[in-house]
Amino acid sequence: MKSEARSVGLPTTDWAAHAEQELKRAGHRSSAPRSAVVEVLGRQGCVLSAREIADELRADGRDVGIATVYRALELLDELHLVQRLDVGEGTVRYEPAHPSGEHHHHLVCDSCGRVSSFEDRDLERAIAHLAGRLDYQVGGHDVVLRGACPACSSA
Amino acid sequence: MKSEARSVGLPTTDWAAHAEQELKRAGHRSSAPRSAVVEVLGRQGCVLSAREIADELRADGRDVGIATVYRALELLDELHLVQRLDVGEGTVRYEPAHPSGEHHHHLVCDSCGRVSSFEDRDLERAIAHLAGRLDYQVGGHDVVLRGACPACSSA
DNA sequence: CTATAAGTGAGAATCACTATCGCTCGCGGG
DNA sequence: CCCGCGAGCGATAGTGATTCTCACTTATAG
Ligand SMILES: [Mn+2]
Ligand SMILES: [Mn+2]
Ligand SMILES: [Zn+2]
Ligand SMILES: [Zn+2]
Repeated sequence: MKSEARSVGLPTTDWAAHAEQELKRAGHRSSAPRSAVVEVLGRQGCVLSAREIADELRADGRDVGIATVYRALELLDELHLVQRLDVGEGTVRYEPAHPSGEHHHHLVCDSCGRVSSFEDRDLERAIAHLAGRLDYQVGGHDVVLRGACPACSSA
Repeated sequence: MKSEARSVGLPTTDWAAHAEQELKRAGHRSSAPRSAVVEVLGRQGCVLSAREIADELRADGRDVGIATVYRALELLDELHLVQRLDVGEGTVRYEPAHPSGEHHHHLVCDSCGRVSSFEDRDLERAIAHLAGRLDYQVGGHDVVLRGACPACSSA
């Protein structure tokens, strides 16, 4: 453990390396386009759509076909390396899923659509407890709070 | 106030009447197609997609244009008479939202896609508490648990 | 180095949903 | 009860995200 100079938070930078490793472990070839998608996801840390990733890459001079972006995201999702978030505005978004299980949930503003995030240990505990009591093999969960963001509610 | 003969539970049957009332209160005309949509939603009680509603009506001999179904759902959503649920499979689903605030959340099976539901007071309490602490005007929430349903996990 | 199949990407196809627009009809005023 | 008008309807065209196709490229096992 050397350069863990980051503060308390999430190992954002390491996620990309972890993802590449898992892709290889799962028997997938390495390719520049897919790696570029992984890199952009890792840099951002929170939700990004396929189009946003493609645009980011284009701005970077590394054009990647949109179909390839979708395929990379689908694969990453299958390997549980990303978390899908669908807030119902027609476009799905993805963010890195850390192997530690560390994660956050989202707040969506009903007026401006902006997405922010929060973490809450009590909420996680309630979900874990609940999941244990259900007749269901619970593997994951999504929580989305909706309302008005500070900017919109003060307006 | 006369026939409020409901028991403790969810006023599933009454919801349709309540919705009609709210629609009128909000200044909307009454029409057979829209009422038919409301009636189907009220009969079902849990999540239905626009297509499912249209199919149900067609089977019933009461054809309603798909555009009308979407419009009715949009309106009901604006009036907070239905709850939208988007589990990310490309189609949005709706279910009656009871004025009491009584509600449930959903379990989605990753293999068969089936949707079931649960209620949990502790979870609601955790969310309420959390919402109070956030710098955000929280108006609602969605919780989706994902995993394998009993049928799929035993297979 | 080569053969082979994974991966890519341009473009077509899907599919849920929205916008259009001429027609219908609920309903308030007379 | 009758009218007129705008809310509501529905067939259909349009939109935008995502998926499919297929010929081409390239990582990589042997
Ligand atoms: Mn959580
Ligand atoms: Mn709840
Ligand atoms: Zn906002
Ligand atoms: Zn199942």
